[in-house]
Amino acid sequence: MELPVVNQPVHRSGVLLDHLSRRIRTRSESVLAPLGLRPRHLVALTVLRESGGTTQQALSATLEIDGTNVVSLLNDLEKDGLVERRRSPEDRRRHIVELTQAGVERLAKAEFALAAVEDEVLGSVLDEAQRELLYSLLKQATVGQKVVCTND
Amino acid sequence: MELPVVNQPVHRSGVLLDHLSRRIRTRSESVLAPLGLRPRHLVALTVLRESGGTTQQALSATLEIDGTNVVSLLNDLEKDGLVERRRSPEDRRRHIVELTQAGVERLAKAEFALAAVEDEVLGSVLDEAQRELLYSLLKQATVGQKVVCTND
DNA sequence: GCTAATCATTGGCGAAACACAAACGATTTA
DNA sequence: TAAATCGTTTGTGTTTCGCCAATGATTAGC
Repeated sequence: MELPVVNQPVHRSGVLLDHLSRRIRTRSESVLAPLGLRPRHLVALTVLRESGGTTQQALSATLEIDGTNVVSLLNDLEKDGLVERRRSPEDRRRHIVELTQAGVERLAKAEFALAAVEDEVLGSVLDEAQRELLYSLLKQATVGQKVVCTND
Repeated sequence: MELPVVNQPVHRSGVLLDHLSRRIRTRSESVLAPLGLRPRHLVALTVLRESGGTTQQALSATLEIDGTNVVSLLNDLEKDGLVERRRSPEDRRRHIVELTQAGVERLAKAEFALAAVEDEVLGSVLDEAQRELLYSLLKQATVGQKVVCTND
């Protein structure tokens, strides 16, 4: 109503974010289980699709997951043939992780299944425009993250 | 740009939601630890403040957490004097859980601490208006949830 | 060439989330 | 008074996950 004078957001989203994402995540687990995936895998697959191939180290930084856990995560995915580890030609210590064709397809299949979950949770409380808006905000919030390039 | 003709959101937020909330949650844990709280506690305290007192059963439904786990959650909070369990005058088998004054204060203190976390994660990628917008969307998405009243 | 640093990997530890089963205690009903 | 109901409590077990240490392979510095 009145012009806000504050230059700081009054409301904090952290708790709501936690609550809402948990509601979606628990439902997602049920839906993803038949596909042999867990929510965590989905995030990794999504990042890999968008990046088009990164080192595990970069993946660890992006996901903010400990390197050792990234290994087991990728082991799961590679065991199913969804990702592929290649040695980097530049530095043969590194692995370059990439989605396989099967990975692309499985991801698409998972997203299709997850759409139903999201419709169930958000469908009755947000209209399409709001959901698109939410997506764009989240996208901006996650993509815009400062990836601290290792400058030594 | 063009008018969208679809009546279904093209983009799904689930994965982004998962990713972002995780980034905030891990940082929150560090910040909340000195206060003797975990993210889970914060969600419960927030719900209790807004509802102004509910039964554990209702809390269980809202948080979508198993009733038995709500107990231990409340035990933690009550041990610190943050919440209070009263017998319901209507049905003396029930407990009505309410925030204490100490609970209100601790929650405020926690929110203050969490604000710094949220600023760190969102501050550089979303402006104030966008953060408020995100909040309102999340608020609507969580508050609007269907609370299935037990009608037998 | 030799030593140190880097990257991926493995295994183990501990904390936490969570679901489930069973018991308990107070209260209501027959 | 006995039985049934309801919320709560206790306890157990599984799974997830972050962290630490050690190993092997590779690269970089001296």
